[in-house]
Amino acid sequence: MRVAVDDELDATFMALADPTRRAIVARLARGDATVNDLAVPFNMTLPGISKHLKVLERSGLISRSRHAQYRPCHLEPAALDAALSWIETSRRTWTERFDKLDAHLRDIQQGHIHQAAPASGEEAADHD
Amino acid sequence: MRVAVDDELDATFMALADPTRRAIVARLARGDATVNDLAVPFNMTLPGISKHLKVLERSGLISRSRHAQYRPCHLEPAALDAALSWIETSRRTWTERFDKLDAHLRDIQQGHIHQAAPASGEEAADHD
DNA sequence: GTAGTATTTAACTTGACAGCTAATTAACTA
DNA sequence: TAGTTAATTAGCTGTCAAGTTAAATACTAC
Repeated sequence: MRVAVDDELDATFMALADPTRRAIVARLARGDATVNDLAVPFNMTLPGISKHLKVLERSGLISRSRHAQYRPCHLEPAALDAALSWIETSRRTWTERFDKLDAHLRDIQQGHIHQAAPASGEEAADHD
Repeated sequence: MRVAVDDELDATFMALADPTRRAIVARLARGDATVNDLAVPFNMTLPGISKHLKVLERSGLISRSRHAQYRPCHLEPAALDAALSWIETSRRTWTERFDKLDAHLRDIQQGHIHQAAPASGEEAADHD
């Protein structure tokens, strides 16, 4: 058993942390491209781009094939999906937390409004 | 106007590239916590955690307030959303590309059946 | 074979980051 | 006042990533 999904997410997020690599990913989303194609928009040497591609490949964000002397890159959406899922999970947890709080507050207001109905101090103040 | 959105995404993805920091984010999605709270599950010194929190704060993923000597951390979903959006955009571009290709292939099949229909050719390709 | 194109590897510099320990600031408590 | 808890800063180290140039590899074409 490997060290789990963690390492893949590490590599994926790390790969996406560089603007050049994000631009490459965005470019590859539109279609496959060779290293030279990818290098054009960037003010960087070819070995530099090659290194970035290696990082992207290691993270699973792209894969590469071979056509003659070209090594075209193509995007692998699965890695993108994994990163997406991770963020969505935390995001949803956060939202649900507030949904629950809202429901709780509504409950208090509707259920106990005619009960004691303290004269004025009905606050949402929540604890710690 | 130099500091584009890029830098924020750099910082956000970089912050998410560390498993400890992702765990912290996941923990904070469930509710605010102090530094000591956050440190418990990790086999790491307090200054270590403090550094991670600084990285998260710089990226905008969390913010901090002050209660007496405590400095509780809160998740800031906006940074999470920005990262989410970026990935979704590339993901959607990728999907649309295949939707268009599929439509094109259907078109070809219906109009020109006599042509060879590529099995599952995923080429897009402007080379050769 | 030689030449040319596409891409990678090697070797190196620079700078940032993760982790530690020790010392320090900030706020509360007795 | 001193003492305690919460958290940070300072200083150090080892590691690793980003970029470079120069040389090597993998093909195509003559």
